[in-house]
Amino acid sequence: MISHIDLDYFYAQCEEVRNPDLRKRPVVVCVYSGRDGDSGVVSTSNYNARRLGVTSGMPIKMAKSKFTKSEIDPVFLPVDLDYYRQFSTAAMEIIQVSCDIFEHVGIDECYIDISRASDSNYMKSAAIVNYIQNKVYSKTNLTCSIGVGPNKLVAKIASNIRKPNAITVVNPSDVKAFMRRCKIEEIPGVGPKKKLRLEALGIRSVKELGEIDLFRLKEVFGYKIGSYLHNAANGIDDSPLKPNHHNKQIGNIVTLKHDITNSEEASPVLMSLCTHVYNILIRREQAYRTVNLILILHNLSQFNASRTLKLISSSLDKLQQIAIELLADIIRVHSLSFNNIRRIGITLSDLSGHSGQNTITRYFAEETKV
DNA sequence: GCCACGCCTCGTC
DNA sequence: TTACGGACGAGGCGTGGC
Repeated sequence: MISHIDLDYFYAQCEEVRNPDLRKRPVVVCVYSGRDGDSGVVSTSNYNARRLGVTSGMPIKMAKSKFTKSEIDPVFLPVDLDYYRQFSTAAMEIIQVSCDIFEHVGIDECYIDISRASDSNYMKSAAIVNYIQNKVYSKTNLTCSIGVGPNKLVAKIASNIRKPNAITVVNPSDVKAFMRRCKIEEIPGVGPKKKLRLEALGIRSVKELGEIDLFRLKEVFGYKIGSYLHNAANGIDDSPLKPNHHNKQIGNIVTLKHDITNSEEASPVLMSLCTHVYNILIRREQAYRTVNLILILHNLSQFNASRTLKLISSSLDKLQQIAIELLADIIRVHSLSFNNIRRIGITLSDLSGHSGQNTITRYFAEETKV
């Protein structure tokens, strides 16, 4: 029996705890790009803001326009990740001691296995998660929404079905009916693009998704996603909880103050991105093997290029050199000019240094041998 | 024909 | 009318070795 715990409207709720006077007002937490005053997007908002149509990912200017005809005085705040992380750590520590297996997913959510604590009794499970919910609130002043189900998929959808500060328990015997009531986009992994592709197949409901020929789904979405979608429509999911989660990537993407117009302007930005991710890499005692460069142009079109090394590396020089080569690759392959580059990002992956893998020390020993 | 790998796109929060 | 971040994970697809 799995439970999914989601801290409600997390960033905005942290801001409400910091300043309780905000609770009555719409609170919109934003990522400001620094381009001009209101360039950027909404990260999270509280329910007062959501009721007026503010959603995550919405441009800040659009969010502000939602209040122009209203008497209500909204609060727009920049994200303060370090502050939110303290709440996340505190809440996760409380949850972790209440269960056997714990999987931390992102800053504001986690899965726990409560089979043993509840003796696999669904009536009992509600009392257990209610206890956790109260304990998190008493220690952090944060509310959370909790779903319980026979697997991660159902638990996650359940935690999202009623919010905030709610508990939704789905008994195994109710899973099929529960899934049939869901919207297709409530299935994790189904975003706007997959929704459109499903609609093109004539699938608009979870019921229709569950009934379509599995081979057709695999043909269109590939083996794994096809199987996943088919199972998900029927509430089937056998993915295990993954404790000891380690980051698999280290990335940094920035929006430039002004669109770049030539390669000379791109170079210092790239160097700075490389240094940033490199510092994190070294702090985590890791090394990289793959470097990915992402370019986003003024019209928001996106281009990627990546390179995987024969050997893992911990060299900043090599990273910077690859970044410059990847930038040149993208420009050449897509026949772009340096005009209109709005955002640039670097991501390191194929990281080593976790337990069971090469440590950076061992890597240095290996590299000197070569 | 299978598999591993490298590259890229799509998804979530 | 328009507006537009950042960090991360998963998996599809093409390719090349066997």
